[in-house]
Amino acid sequence: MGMPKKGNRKEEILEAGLEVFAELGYYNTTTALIAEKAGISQPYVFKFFKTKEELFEAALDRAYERIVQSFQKVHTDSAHLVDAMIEAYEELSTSHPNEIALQVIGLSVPEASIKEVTRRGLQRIRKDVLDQFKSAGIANANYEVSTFLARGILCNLSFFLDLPELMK
Amino acid sequence: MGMPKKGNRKEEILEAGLEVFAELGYYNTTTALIAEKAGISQPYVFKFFKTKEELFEAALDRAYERIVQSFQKVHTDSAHLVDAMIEAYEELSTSHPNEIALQVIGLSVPEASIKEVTRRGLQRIRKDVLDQFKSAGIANANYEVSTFLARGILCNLSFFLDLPELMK
DNA sequence: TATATTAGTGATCAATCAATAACTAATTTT
DNA sequence: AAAATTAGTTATTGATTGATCACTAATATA
Repeated sequence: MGMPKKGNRKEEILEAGLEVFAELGYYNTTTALIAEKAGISQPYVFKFFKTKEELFEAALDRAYERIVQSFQKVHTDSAHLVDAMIEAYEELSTSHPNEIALQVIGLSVPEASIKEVTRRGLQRIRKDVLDQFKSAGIANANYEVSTFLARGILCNLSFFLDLPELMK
Repeated sequence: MGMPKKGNRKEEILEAGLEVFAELGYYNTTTALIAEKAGISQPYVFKFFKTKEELFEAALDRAYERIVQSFQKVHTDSAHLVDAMIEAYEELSTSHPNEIALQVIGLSVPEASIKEVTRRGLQRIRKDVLDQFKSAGIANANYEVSTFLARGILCNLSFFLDLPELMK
């Protein structure tokens, strides 16, 4: 026994968790399913993540980290900033759809520490985007950021709920 | 035994469910907790709702029904329509906060038939508000409705996540 | 007053699942 | 090549919980 040690186990489990959580939600996802997708036994998951909750938090954190990075990479003049941001977001939703779905899933998980990860993620996005809007000299930056966030979230939802007419 | 029959049991259970679901989310809510809040035994719940899921759907449906009704009652000229709608929504979130919370909860429950209730609810809100915007002669009605919905949902979330700065 | 119906409960079960414990095999180190 | 460490597994369990079943008490009806 003892299959040859493959690449980074923790990373593989995180990625498998991300996929399954994004598809089935937090509560319908079992650690057995994650383990199966990662090609390991169920208990081995707990060698890398103390609890299922901790694993979910790590995955959700990655999803927020990625979107923050994407937005930070955008540099353009005030006339095209919003459009460029939207484009960055659209790229993300095709390159990493699971992470977008996970953010939606995370929005309404009532577990306190998961809520906290969502809170921090949204706060960070807001702050970063606001800074960019301001330094580009966009008027009413606060209001525009809220609208930008709001439309982004509605877009996620319309994707998650399979309800495209929400965003016409 | 057999306590005196109180008012409408089904209604009481629905209301109790609404409260507990709104507070704890779909999965963390047990039928025992709902029964306790309704002042009956746990199995009796199933005399009125075949499954926990069916009870949740009924509660969620009520929440969407109420918001649709609220918006339909708004009548004013195009210059004040959006503001009046926002006001109607704000009234609702103080008079029926549980129903607002339940809508957020419902957004990311992956169970197919619950998702369907959310879909229908959002579609109905969108259609109704769009009709009102159009007949008031608001320009870019489609776009304005999306923005209106988006900001409404963001507002729900900022309330649910206890993250007021999201809506500054 | 017998009978049927309605309202409700206690006991229990079958399934699910996160997490632990105890173990084995492979690899690395000395 | 022994010892120690790392990688991984199998077996199991303890708790939870939706749902069913069999029953009792109250009320209405004839």
